[in-house]
Amino acid sequence: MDKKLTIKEIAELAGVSVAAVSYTLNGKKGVSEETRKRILDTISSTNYTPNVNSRRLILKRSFNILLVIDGNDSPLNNFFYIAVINSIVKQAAGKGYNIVLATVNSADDTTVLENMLMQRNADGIIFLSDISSKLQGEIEEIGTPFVVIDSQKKAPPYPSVHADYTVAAECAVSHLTCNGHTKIAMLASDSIPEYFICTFEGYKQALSKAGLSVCPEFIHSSALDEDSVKNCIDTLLALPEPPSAIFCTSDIIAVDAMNHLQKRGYKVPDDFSVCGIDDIVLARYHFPSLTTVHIDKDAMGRLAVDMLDKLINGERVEDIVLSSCDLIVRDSVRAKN
Amino acid sequence: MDKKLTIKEIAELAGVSVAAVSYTLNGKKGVSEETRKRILDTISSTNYTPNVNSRRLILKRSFNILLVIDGNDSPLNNFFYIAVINSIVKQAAGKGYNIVLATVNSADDTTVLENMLMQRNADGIIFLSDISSKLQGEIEEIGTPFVVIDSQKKAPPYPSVHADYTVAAECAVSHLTCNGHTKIAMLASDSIPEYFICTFEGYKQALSKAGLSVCPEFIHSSALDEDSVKNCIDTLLALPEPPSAIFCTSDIIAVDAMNHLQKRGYKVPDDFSVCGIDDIVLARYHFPSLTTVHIDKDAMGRLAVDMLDKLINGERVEDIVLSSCDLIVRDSVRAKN
DNA sequence: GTGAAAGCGCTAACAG
DNA sequence: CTGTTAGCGCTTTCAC
Repeated sequence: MDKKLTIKEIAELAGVSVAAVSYTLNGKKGVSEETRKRILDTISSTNYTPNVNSRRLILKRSFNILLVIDGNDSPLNNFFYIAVINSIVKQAAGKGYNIVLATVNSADDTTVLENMLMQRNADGIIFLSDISSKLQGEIEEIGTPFVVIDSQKKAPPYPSVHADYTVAAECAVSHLTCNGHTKIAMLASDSIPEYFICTFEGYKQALSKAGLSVCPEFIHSSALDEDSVKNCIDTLLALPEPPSAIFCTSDIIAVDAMNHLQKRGYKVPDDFSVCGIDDIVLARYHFPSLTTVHIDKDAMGRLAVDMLDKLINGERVEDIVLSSCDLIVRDSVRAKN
Repeated sequence: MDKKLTIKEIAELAGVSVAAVSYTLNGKKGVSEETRKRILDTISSTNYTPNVNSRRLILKRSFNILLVIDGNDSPLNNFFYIAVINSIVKQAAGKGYNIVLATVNSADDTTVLENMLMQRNADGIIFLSDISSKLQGEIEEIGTPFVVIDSQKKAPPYPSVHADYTVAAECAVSHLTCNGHTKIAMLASDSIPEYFICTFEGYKQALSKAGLSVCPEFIHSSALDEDSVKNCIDTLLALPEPPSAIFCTSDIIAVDAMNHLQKRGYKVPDDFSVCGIDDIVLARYHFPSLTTVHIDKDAMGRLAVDMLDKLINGERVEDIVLSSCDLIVRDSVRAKN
């Protein structure tokens, strides 16, 4: 490729001043229709594009959005992420932002972040999950706008777009009660207390609407990974009156649960119905495919970019809660006979 | 946060010239030990970091690597991608690069790319799959270095790091023959001819080593998605002498195959053994978990960044082929009795 | 409506 | 070894 053209050369070619070129480039007025046309012509005939780095310097803007992913997260959560990321990238491109990726490996690893921010390398940040108040403090001190996606808190202390997991839980459990199940276990993790609380709330509401009451031995809050899920299931199966359906607060838990049930020789949904939350791709590919509540990852990404863009431009924003009652019926739930 | 410091202010604070500061910042010699120390002190006491955008402008470098993902790709391939991406981001950070994301929606959608390149917004590009020769031509014309990860070609016409899928296929099929299987079907897609050819090669080699010959009706090259896999399986099952094992050229195909087999009432591995290639996370979470050949996505990402870095610095590089014979034994293969 | 000119913060000659 | 200075390519006053 030939040497890169500069605005100065374009100005010379068009026989005008650099200011005129800059103005038409940025759609500002102060240029006559005639010269504007001439400039536009030479721009398109030369394939000129302004040098971003130069603009970044003078405008004190990087046109970058930093996307922070927790590198320690379970690989399956990444499935949730990648759907969100796709949506973010698309929306950001439309608004003239680049998405630059950063993974943090522990909640305290803020060095990478700080470097990027100090260097003015990001106009704003999107976090794909809740952040510590320590980190929050540091970022606010630096003054870079940020938004948090998929917060698990009921009232996040920062701009966020997240799903209503109480509604999602109620939606899932109602599906179970509507299918005639009366003994419904709940498999959850209390590692994120807020998440446990709101999904439990939804669970209780659904039971109550169906005229059922909560049975304490059906509630498990230690379902974190394959092994712990296994323990929960074993405990449930050992009950004098085991449940006929299992509500899992995430698809990951649900998949682990189904696998262990099947390993122990039970059939899903014949012997046990299972329902999850999230609708990660895995839900569709598992055998049996998982009935679950869809969380709109596309909207999350899109709205987060919009929100951040507003923040960057100094506008006020309000938290967005995506109501989440979109049940995806697949093969893991069967009507209780 | 207080106003951002500039190199000039640091120089004043330290009582030296900007040049001295710049030199120590960039580790160049020409500064006495004494002044260097004084500069370092004031830098660390002020938390100064140089403005990247300024450096970008003068050095004509963006310190960005563009990571191009095919947005049309099957969601499950993303499983493959996300592992590679994690590795890329980590390695790039270590070398001072940002990873900026771009998704393209068709193989011909070069607009995003061109814009970024024209704007000097990327020092190099990493593609997560093969590119068209048209696109290759355009990028080469612009002169930006690039590397392709996970190319399916036997001799990619561009710098690349990819797995040896012939070896991987042989590894998978040998595992089947070692388990006593003699009637082994192959489920593949010829949508990427090169991939079909090399995996078929590995399949043939493994059979030949076991003293077996290829049975044409066992070879299916139209296994692209759920429906087509279903058709292949049905055809196989209708054979007078159906196979006892099925080698799938990707984990995705394998998962679809297992699901359909199970839907039709067969058991894996009791009735049919299934083996894949890739070792995507799904392989571990499926029921039954899938025996497959591990492809080292971590190495792919890491080596690709190293290679691109060399290219950016004007060094010569050679293609990297990761030998891929790391069998992960799980539950989908059983010895033929 | 148009053009000249002053920087944005940094690097790298160049002169001392 | 140290300081001065000319840009990198662009935006944006400020005169004309």
